[in-house]
Amino acid sequence: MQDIYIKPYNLIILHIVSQLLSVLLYIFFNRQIEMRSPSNRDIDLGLKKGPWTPEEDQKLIDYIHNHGQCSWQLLPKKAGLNRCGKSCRLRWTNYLRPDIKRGDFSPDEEQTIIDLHSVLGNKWSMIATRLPGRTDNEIKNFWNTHLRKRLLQSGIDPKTHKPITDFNLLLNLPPMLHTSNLNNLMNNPILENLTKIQLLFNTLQVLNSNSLPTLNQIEGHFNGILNPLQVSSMGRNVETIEPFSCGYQPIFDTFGTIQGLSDSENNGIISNKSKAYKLPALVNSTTPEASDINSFKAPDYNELLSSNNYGDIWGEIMDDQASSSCWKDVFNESSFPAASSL
DNA sequence: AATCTGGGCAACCGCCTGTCT
DNA sequence: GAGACAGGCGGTTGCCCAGAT
Repeated sequence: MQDIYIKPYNLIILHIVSQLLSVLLYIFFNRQIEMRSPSNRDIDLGLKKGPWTPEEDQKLIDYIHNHGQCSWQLLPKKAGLNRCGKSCRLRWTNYLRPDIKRGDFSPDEEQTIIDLHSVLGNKWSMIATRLPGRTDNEIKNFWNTHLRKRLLQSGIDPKTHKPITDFNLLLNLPPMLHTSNLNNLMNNPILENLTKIQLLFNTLQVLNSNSLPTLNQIEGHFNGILNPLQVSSMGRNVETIEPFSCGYQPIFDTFGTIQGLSDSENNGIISNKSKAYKLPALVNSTTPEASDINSFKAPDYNELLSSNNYGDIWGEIMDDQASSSCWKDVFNESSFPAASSL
């Protein structure tokens, strides 16, 4: 039997190669782990995900205090953390960093965010550079949960920072409509067109009766025409209230054009916390079934209301294809002159 | 008191971009 | 120029909690 003999220098080379291989494998293995986001495989490998414990936070803080921010991919192992490098970086930059400012946003900060967002859009990291101590994640969350809604309630489109031009968006405003926002709403071009249509409607009344319509006459017409108001409480228990019977009365000028919404009961607040007031939609007063009320939506009036002059509006209103237009029915069913005679 | 619902927010996910080799 | 890597970014998810029912 022949003995296997390996020369000493071959053993040395073998040792060096094996050491190099193990180092390369170590580096490769760690990079593969920390490059990726946490996944099922990471859980299989014992890498934790989910909320950080105070102990983990302390380990991360201690390590960075003692060693500074080195490579995130190597940090978890060195710091004794069962996390991926990415998770550590996010935890540090979004929460543990000592220069992070906690607490509510100041009015100045809010205004800065709104101003910058109008210029930069959803570039949260760029916005964050202008707000020391605030992270992009924090600003993004604050925008999505507070500022965006506030702009909507003011009749401002949070994407364009201009008055809302999407009529359906306008009709689906969130609750808490406040009189302080009414000016914005009433200056909205969509509502301008709405009032133009109303003006046209009332002009026809004048043509028909040779006299200005009384407020009662207008209300009489609108009660049969307008969609019932849908009043909800925290998005639940939607109830139907007929227009003009909910305590919040539209204010008409002498031509019957809606100028605003009056409220004598709630100290200027159009809707209290549990009530949502929706501007009446120009649709037939077909009250949806109770079971359908949540899914009930006004037709798309963007196109109809995008017209800028009475002629266009008139054309849309009287278009045979515009079957959803309530005005056609109004004129057909009322004693108003036929469209062809105008 | 129990349950339901929605808001707030930390954390995750996956894509993108800049840098290096 | 191409490919790989490291970190950044924005959108989304899921958990927790408070308030409503």
